[in-house]
Amino acid sequence: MTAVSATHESPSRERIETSILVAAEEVFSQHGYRGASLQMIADRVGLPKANILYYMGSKQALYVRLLNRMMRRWNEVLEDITPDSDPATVLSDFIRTKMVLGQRYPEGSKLFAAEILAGAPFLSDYLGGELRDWVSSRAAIIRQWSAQGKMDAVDPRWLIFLIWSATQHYTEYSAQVSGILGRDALTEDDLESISSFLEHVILKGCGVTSPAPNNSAPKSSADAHSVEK
Amino acid sequence: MTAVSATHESPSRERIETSILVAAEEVFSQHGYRGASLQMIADRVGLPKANILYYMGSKQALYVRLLNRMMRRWNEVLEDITPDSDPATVLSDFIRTKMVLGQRYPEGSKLFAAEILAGAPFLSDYLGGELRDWVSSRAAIIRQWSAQGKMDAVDPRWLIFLIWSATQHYTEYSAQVSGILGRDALTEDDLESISSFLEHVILKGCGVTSPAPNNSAPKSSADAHSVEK
DNA sequence: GAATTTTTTGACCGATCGGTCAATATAGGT
DNA sequence: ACCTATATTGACCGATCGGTCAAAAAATTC
Repeated sequence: MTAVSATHESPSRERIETSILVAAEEVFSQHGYRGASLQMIADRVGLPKANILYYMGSKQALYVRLLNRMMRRWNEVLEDITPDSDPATVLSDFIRTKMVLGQRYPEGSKLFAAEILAGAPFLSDYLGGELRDWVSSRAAIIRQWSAQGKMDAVDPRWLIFLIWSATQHYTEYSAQVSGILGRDALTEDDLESISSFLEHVILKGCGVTSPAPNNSAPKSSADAHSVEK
Repeated sequence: MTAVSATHESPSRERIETSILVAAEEVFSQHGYRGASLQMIADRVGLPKANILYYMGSKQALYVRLLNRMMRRWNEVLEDITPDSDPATVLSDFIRTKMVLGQRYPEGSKLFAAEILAGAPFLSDYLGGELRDWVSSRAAIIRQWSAQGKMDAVDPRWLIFLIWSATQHYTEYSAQVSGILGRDALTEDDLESISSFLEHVILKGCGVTSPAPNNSAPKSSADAHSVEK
C-alpha cells in the first residue's frame, strides 16, 4: 500500500470515478437532476448501469458530489480583496476570472444553472450561507470604495450580480449565443473581445477611476478593442 | 359540428386549456422537458393524466405550444427603433422592458432558459433564424449610433447580450438571488433599484449621451438611487 | 496456490414514464 | 325524447426509471 494514505483510492478506481463524474456532469447539466438517467450516464462512460451505482452509491450521491466538486473549483478562485485594493484591477480581475472559469468548466457551470432553475433544492444551504457571506463581505468593501470616492455609489449587490450574469451568460446560454452568431463555438478572439467589452462598460459605468499605472498587469492594454468614441 | 371552424373553442375548453398551460409551464420550467412528467402537471391542475393528453395531444405538443406562446409574448415587445432614435431612451426602454417582461412571465422565462440549457433542441431554428435576424438588425443600428458619435464603439452584439443576461438573471436565478438577499422574493423597490442601476451602468458605460430632456418620461428621475460619486 | 477482497455484470424488483383505448357521462341540437 | 358530438376517466400497454442482489471474474494478500 506504499503508505501514501490520505483519501486513498487505487489509481485505477480514481480514473474510473473521474470518467463517471465527467459523463454525469454532461448529462445532469443538459437535463437537470430529474431529467438525467443513470442509463444515459452509463452509456456515455461505456459501463453497465450497475457499475455506476457501485462506484457512486446512488443518483443523489453522484449529483451532490458533482455540486460539491463545482463549489470547490469555484472557491479556489475567490481571491482576497481589501478596501485598499484598487477597484479597477479588482473588478477587472473578477470579470476576467469569471469569464475564464465558465470556459474551463462549462458543464459544471450549466449544472449549477440547472440546479438553481429547479429551485436550488440541494443548494439552498450554500446560497443562504457561504455564498451569502461572500457577497456581503465583498459588498461592504465596494461600499467603502464608493465612500472613498473611488467609484460611483452603486448598489454593490447589483454590481456583483451584473458581473455574475454577464459572464455566465456565455457558458450557460452557449446554445443561444452560437445559434445567433452562427458559429459552433466562441473563438479565443471572441472571448477576449467580450472580456474587453465587459471591462470597458462595467468599469466606466461604475465611474471607476483608471487603475494606478504602476500595476503589475502583464496582460497588455485591456482596451485594445473597445475604443472610446 | 356547428361549422364554426377556425380556432374557436368553447369558453370552458379554453379555460381548461389555459389552466393546463399554466401548470405545465411551472413543471417544465423547473425540471426541463425530460424531467417533467405529465402526472406532475395533471396533479397540479387536479385532472386525471388522460385528460391532459386529451387536450394537448402529447407531451411534446404541449411543450412546443408553451415555447411558441412564450415566443409570441416576447415578440409583442420588440419595438421598432431607427438610427434617428435616441440611444439613451431606446437602451433605457430596452432594459426596463426586459426587466418587466421577466417579472410578468417568470415561468415562461425559466422555460426558455431550461430549453437552451438542454441545447435548444426545439429552438435551434428560432435562434438561428428569427432571433438572429432581430439581433443583426439592432446591431446595425447601434453601429450607426457609434459612427454618429452618439456612443462608444462597442460591439453591439455583446451589448445586446449584456442587457439580455443582466435582466434575465433576476427571473431565472430568482432562487439564487433571494437566497443571497435572504428574502423570499424581490420587492417593487428592489426592481426599481435594479433597473436604475442597470440603466446607469450600461448607458454610462457605453458613453451614451444623456437623452434629450424633452423626453416623455413620466417615471420621475431614473437616477434617484445610483448617484455619481 | 489458497484465501480473501474488490470489481464486474446480468437479472430482476416495484414504481413511474408517455401514451392508448374503450366504456361512460355530459351537453347541445332538433 | 332522441341523436350526436364532446368530455371524462380508469384500466392497461411496453418501456424505462433508480436500485438490489447474487454469482462470476479479477485482483490482491499471505
